[in-house]
Amino acid sequence: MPLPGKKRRYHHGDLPTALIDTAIELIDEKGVASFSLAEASRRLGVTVAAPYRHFADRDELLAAVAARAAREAAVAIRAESGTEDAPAEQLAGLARGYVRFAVTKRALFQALFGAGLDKPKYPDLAAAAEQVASTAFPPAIELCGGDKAAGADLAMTVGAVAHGFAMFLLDGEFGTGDGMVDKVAGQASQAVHDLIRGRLSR
Amino acid sequence: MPLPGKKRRYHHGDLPTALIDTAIELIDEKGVASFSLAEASRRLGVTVAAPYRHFADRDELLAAVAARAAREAAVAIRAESGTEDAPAEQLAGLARGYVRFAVTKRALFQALFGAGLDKPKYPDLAAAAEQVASTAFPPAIELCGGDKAAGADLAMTVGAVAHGFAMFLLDGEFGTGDGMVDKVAGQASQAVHDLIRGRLSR
DNA sequence: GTCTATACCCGGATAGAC
DNA sequence: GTCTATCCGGGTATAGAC
Repeated sequence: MPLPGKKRRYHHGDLPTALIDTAIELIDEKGVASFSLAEASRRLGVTVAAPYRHFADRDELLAAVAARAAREAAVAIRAESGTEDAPAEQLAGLARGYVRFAVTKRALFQALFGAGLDKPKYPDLAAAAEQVASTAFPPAIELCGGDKAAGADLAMTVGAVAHGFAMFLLDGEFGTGDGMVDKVAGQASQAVHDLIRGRLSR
Repeated sequence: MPLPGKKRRYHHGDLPTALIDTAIELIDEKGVASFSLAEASRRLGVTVAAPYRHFADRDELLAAVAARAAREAAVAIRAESGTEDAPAEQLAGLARGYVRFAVTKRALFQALFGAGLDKPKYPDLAAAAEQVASTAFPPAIELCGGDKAAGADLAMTVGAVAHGFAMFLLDGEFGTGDGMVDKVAGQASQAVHDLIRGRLSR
């Protein structure tokens, strides 16, 4: 019976999940680039051969991490955009949630965009990523008066804006103050508002 | 006397520059992550020890590549935004130029943003990056009626928008069609226009 | 300024025992 | 499902000769 508050290590119960958890820890500590199966194995107290029973190779484990990332991102984003009623507010909330997710779940975000994965190769990942994208489409299409092509264009634009702010923030381009995350998340949300207002008045 | 059209290899003339050129080739071929001094040395026909006379380590060479990237980016962006007269057009041109640069000079762009460099550690790089940023400020401040804080905010927003489109495009999120580059560059430029119009009508 | 040689460390991945 | 053992390849970085 594991003590509460004591981080539980691998108990020969579920190595795949333990590997994913450990991968996230390691990515948090040293970045995706230097993540290795060997180090994850060491930290879990299993040998380097063990992971290969569950994942074909390093990339397949990273893809599993990325898939979890996409699922969590979808949840986090919906939590910030789903409470809104107006479609413009939903898209602005999406951008805010996206930026916050990138920073608070740095490792997951890195697995999603910094691992150099060939996404089409991993169906689970592709499907999970689709869920994120699909959050943006309905409100975007609504704002475009039902025009699906224009809505898709707007949705991608909002995604790009959110992504740009998130990347700049992670990269330190905004500096590293304490309230910086909220400030930039607000900036992203404001940018989406401006963008929509400007677009509708074209 | 090197034949015209025949790519010149290293002639014991300028190893530092030759290393930078070769690094760019290699990054183009396999990405920054897998770039190594060893392979660059091999390709140039020098031993692995030679580069260490000129660069302290791998990161210092990558920083030199990144610094060149920033200088070239500043030139490329000015070429697309400097011909315009209206500040809004200048910022839209900047976004278009940024996206085009990211794709046409993929390796340089990767050195700038994908190498995980501690930018403050490399003064040349920081200075060159500053030049890029400084392109956006004057028109942004002008659009904000001289308000420097608001101008800085707008400039960063435009940069983030351009960056987001560029990253999504490189990542394949827009698909990989032939006219995709121009299409997305146009989308980025349009987004900046919309953003500015919306912002001014707040 | 470059080479030879080398020490060192690390990761990926597999075969075969248990 | 995990371990032991091992092979293989690769990169970083240095010392010392030329």
